[in-house]
Amino acid sequence: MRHAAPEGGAGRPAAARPTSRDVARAAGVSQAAVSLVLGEKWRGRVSEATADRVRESARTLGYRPNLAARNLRLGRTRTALLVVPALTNEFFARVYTGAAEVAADHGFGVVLYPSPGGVGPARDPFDSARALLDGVIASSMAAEALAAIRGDELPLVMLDSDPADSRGAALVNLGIAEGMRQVADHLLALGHRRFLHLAADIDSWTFRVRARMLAERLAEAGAELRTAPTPLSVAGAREAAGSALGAPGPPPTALVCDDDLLAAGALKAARRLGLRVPEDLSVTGFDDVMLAGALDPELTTVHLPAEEFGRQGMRTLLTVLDGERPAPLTLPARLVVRGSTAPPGARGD
Amino acid sequence: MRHAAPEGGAGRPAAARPTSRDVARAAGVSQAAVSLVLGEKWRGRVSEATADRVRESARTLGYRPNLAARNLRLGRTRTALLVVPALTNEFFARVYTGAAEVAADHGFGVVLYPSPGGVGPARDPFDSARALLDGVIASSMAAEALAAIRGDELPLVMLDSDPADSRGAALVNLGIAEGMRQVADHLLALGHRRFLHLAADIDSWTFRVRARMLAERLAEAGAELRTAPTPLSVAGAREAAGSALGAPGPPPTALVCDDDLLAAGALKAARRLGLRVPEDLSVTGFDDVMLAGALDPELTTVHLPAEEFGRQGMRTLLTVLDGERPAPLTLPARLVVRGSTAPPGARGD
DNA sequence: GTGGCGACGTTATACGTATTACTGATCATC
DNA sequence: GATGATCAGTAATACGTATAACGTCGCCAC
Repeated sequence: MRHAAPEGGAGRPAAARPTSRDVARAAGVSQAAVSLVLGEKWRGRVSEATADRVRESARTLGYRPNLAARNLRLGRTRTALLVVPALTNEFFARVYTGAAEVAADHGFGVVLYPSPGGVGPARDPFDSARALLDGVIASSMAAEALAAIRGDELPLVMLDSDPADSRGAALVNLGIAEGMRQVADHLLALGHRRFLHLAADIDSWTFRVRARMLAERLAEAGAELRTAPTPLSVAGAREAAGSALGAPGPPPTALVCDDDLLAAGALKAARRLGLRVPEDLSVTGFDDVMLAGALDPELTTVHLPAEEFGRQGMRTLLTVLDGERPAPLTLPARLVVRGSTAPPGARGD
Repeated sequence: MRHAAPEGGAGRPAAARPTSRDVARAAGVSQAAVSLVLGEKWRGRVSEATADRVRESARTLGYRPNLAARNLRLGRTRTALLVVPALTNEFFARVYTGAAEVAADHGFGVVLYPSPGGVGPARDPFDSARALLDGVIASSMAAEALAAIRGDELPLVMLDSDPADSRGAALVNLGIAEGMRQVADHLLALGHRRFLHLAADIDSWTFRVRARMLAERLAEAGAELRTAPTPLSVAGAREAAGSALGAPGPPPTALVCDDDLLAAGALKAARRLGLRVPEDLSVTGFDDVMLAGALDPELTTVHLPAEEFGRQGMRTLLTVLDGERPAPLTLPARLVVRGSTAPPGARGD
């Protein structure tokens, strides 16, 4: 038996959010009718006139459907999770922006993980958020979260990841290998023979691909390659580049960096050593973030279509949610030649 | 009357998410008991032994509460909205990171607005998200959204905003004025007398404060000040700085920029004009983002505690949600002197 | 023995929505 | 004028949770 009805009409709170029932009352119809009309499911079930009355009432009352109730009823939330290493990395901020744009076009929201920096041992924000997700888009640099996700069998789109790891997940990739090939060919064409690779010390597919392609291409051309691992920061790169450039033996004439940030550090190291860029040393970056254009000289770098990458990731997730199986996709990366590369100059061997 | 029960036990889907009722069944208690135990509300209402049994069942079943149901029941969502102009601006990415960190500590999530770039006329993602928010943190540079928010009477924390505009909203500010004062004093102490202000052409409180404080301080010191408005981008700043520096009359010896991005553009413009920084021209930035340390010379700039700003914003919102009225707060900004400023040199008057 | 009181739970809701099954009409058709 | 068929809508759920209100048992005091 139901609880007794509250005292009729008394004590009604001043301005509580109106519900669909309030709209129904105002329009003189049932709550079901309101739901049908506002849900655009009334083709032959409600008259045009009544539908108009309902819409009118909804508007004047300022009705907003309660999403919690809707989510509960429908069992979906129109919310996707984007897993990225760090939002302070402009590249990922742009991926987010693209994903969120497409999401909004389809009434979806995008929520980020991790919120703080890394998967905390104590609390796991993803853990609690998981309950209200429809799907996940995960970058390869956040492999840690994948196990948990797979356990839940959530629809998953992987970004820039090893196809061998995808285990049935949808895939959107960037032409990283092709980009690095263009870097190598560009520098080789300029006449460089001694290379240094400033390599991010992160164990991630995307960086392994860069290293492999560079090594392969330079080996084919018979050029010399040394590698200096470095943390993914300007300061770390400056230090790593500084000691690598100061090492004994004939100095490299071209410095290939895994990321624009690293190239920025390399530029500083070069200047400290009295090397002019590009006359004495050519430097290349990767990603083509704002920084690449802010430096002097501007960086020759590989442009990655970050926003489009995010957009495509979200589109792919939507496809998966529609029950289709999207074909793997690769967005093109292309070399952008600017001022930080030139033929090996006076100082060259 | 209720619908007939579904055919007993048949057709049970393979691995549907377990509910609190499933846990209850497994532990041999009622659903209410599960809710009490897992909600830590069982002080004197459930025996220790039973509570253990419940927790055990929940664990083995891998139970996760359905957040949609919880949100519906409780009428809150533990979700806050952060309104920022653009996440690709590192400063705001860091504000987000800080806010999300504190939020996670309290079981809150943070969702961003705008998802795409700006408030679209057709669709308004905020509009739909509004229904499931507990509160809002809004930066001053996103004033457009405020009207909508105030209409809903959502708890609101304003970041870096004019106290006169706050109309009862809680406030967290940065010591922008103090930061700019330090810039002016630093350059005056170095001996500069002719200033150029590269000013963001955005009508926002934070930039008005900068302009006012700089003008005030320089006027007090009897120094000369010109202002060049510029779009908030490296390229825009390079152009604006280029023409301002090339203008007739005695050239400025100090260039004060509203943002590190603008300073980056200024550095490029200066180099193009053959001006050495800092010998011929001192340049200052604002924000102290990664870029400031990546440039050469490194920027003298005003450090803003971005993450702490976000953290404090979230803490303040939590306070408001607790029904308290937090005192307005101002986080300190401080000048960081690096390599882009020096006494006016050979070229000085 | 009965009234009372902790301790330990359970029963019965309500939250606001979307949707399925139903109900009266009205209308055309034979 | 009975028979469907179509239209226009309504009644009654269920989604999964949190919690207020209600037992029930054992035990003690009087």
